[in-house]
Amino acid sequence: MKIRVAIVEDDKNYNQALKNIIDFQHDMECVAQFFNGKNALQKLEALEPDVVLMDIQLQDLSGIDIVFKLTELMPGTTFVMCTSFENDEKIFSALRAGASGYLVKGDPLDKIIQAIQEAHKGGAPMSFAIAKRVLQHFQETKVQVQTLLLLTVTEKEVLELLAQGLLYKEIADKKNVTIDTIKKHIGNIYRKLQVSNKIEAINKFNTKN
Amino acid sequence: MKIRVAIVEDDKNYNQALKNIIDFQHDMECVAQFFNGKNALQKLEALEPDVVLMDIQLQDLSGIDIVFKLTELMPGTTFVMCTSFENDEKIFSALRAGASGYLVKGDPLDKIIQAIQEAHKGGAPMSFAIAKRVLQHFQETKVQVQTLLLLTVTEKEVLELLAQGLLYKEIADKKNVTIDTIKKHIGNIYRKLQVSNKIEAINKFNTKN
DNA sequence: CAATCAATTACCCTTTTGGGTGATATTTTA
DNA sequence: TAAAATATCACCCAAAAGGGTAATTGATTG
Repeated sequence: MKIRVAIVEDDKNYNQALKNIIDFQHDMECVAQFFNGKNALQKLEALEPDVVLMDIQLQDLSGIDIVFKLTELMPGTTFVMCTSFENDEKIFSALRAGASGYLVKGDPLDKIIQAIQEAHKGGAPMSFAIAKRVLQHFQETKVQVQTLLLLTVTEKEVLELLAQGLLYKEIADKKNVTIDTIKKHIGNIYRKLQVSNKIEAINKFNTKN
Repeated sequence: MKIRVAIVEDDKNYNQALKNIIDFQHDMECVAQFFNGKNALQKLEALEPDVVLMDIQLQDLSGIDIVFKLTELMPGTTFVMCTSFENDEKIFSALRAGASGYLVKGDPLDKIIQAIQEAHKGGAPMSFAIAKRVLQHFQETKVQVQTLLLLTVTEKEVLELLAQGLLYKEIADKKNVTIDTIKKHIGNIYRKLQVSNKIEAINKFNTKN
């Protein structure tokens, strides 16, 4: 069985180039070409393609919104964003919306063919440039991690529980100490992190992820 | 100039296999092999390798901790984790610690060679399996994003400010309404999100970022 | 050994938060 | 148009959080 691929891309030339290279492969075929978001949103579901190559910057709709809506309705279909370079927020929004892969248009066409195969196998093809952005997203939290080194083991445990939404009383019970002890720990945590309430402390603690 | 590669891996056979394949390449050489974490931590800095292939599960130290410490001291060196399959928390910890790439030992050796080249060029080589985990991490937040659709625009604004650590009073001032109005909004937010305090609400709100 | 740090408990006090009820004006929607 | 949702304000009350001070014990460290 050939991999059934649909293309959503409003640049006519690029769309056609993608179709040509896909149809040239022995293991995949292009079953639809869309040149705007509205058509794609209406007709993709019935087509049941295996993989959709989706541009983000369409004139009428955002490719991210389309993916967000369709991933609900089409669990058997894999969406790969294939777009010009975007800012980090766009990238992460697309990933959150349910895209399985993210390529940039600068990638050579054979990379895109490989990506379609990988996506269909359940992988997550990403351009190196995109993968790097994603990694940087994680590494930005490193600074915060270091400020946490100031805290003692007990304090970190308390902060962890606090971040889960537990009340002072609940933390005290869980650790079998009095609530005054917990208050003391939390006071010390606030002083060390230079904050004055739960939320600020947790914001320094979390960021992650 | 050849790419200077160091290996930190306590499986002697795998370590040697890596050295062999690296030395076989015309554009890279293996300048050091370490079989435990302690030695690596002491001697890597002076060696100034371009790329370090780092196992996570060493007997004596965690590869993650080593990377965390050395990325500070060695800004010119790129760290690529190369390890057996780990749980998500390990993967993200490694990325946060400053690793630029993450491979699994199951990858064919020529993938690892490619990864060294990519890492040295400033890219972020990741096994497809790892890239997929990273994507899933983003997609897990999709459900939470949807629960936020229950909230009105005003409520989302209030929740946003709440998440930044502002007090009721400060939010009221910023939006030029009374504190009672803010209390009302927050009560409605808690009811809709089925939570009973700030932290729980913010935890539902934050995961989307 | 003395000093420091960590963990623990206690008590005092104020501010903040959260829950309940009710009311009014505006906007949206069925 | 009538009903529902939204945004606004008010008052009451109890629980939770946060800041200050003080003291004891044990571990660590210079």
